[in-house]
Amino acid sequence: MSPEEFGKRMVELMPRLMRGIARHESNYLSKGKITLPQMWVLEHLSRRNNCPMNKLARSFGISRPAATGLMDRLIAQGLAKRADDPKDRRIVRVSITPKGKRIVSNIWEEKRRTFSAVFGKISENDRTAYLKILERVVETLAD
Amino acid sequence: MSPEEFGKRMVELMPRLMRGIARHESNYLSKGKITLPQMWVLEHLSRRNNCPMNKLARSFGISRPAATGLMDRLIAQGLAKRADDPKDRRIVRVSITPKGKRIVSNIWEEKRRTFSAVFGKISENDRTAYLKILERVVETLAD
DNA sequence: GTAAATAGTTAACTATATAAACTATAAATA
DNA sequence: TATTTATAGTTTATATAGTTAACTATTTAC
Repeated sequence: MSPEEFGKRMVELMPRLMRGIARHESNYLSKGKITLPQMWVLEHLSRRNNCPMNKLARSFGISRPAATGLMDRLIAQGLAKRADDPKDRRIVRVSITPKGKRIVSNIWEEKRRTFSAVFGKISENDRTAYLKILERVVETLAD
Repeated sequence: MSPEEFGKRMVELMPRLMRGIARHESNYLSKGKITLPQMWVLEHLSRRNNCPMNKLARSFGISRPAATGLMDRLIAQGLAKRADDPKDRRIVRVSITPKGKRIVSNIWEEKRRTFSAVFGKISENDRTAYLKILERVVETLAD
């Protein structure tokens, strides 16, 4: 199948897959505990801690004021904290708290369960083949 | 591979794929012409026209006031319009305009190009296999 | 024929985003 | 060294998108 034909059929398929996945949506999101952008930031901080605000904003492609507001709300919930950089006093570094880490690991667990459920209905061979191909695709993308 | 192991590896893979896809993001979104929710609603209306507000809100899992606001902004841009239902005068039906249709078809074309580009770097066999498996997954999901 | 349910909107609030203006600090340069 | 320029972060003002609660106008049910 040509890349063009493939693109055409993927555009039809993706919305249906997304809706299927959304039905297993995280309790943390659906119960209004935290929002999607807050979840993304927490996941980011759980991997790259002590992150300058500027870098955080660029990682998510948002403006610095937007990052300030997001962090304000995470900090108000006790999920993250600010710290001064002693080397460069302009910089504010943000990191995740233990409470934030607990939420991230719960959300990851829920996501794993979602993929297990959605892809659990096809054969083991199909799952393995699917993942192998997706890994090849991701490898062609610069990280 | 077990569904559990599969879930675990998908959770690691998806953010990288998403970032790769985001780099090809639509001009209509990145240039600030319309927003993501507006795009979703326009796509919906291009398939199911003359849609009651209530049904629209339920389709997207948002409240009715949120749907009212979304439609207000689409109508202000000339991309959609309201109409009374003569059978039931409580109902307001919304539909897409020719201008809205043009935007939707441009966005679809951009999405097709994105998938062509991202999956164009793997082999034709892999593309065909990938799509076949994804179709099996989607079939297990109620629409 | 009145009570209850449904459809849509408005109002008040929160979260997320933007751009512009501001403060503080560091780096570059005359 | 003194001054200009660049960088980091915040504040302010504005727009979009979502919520719940309260309201109007219909339709349906009893």
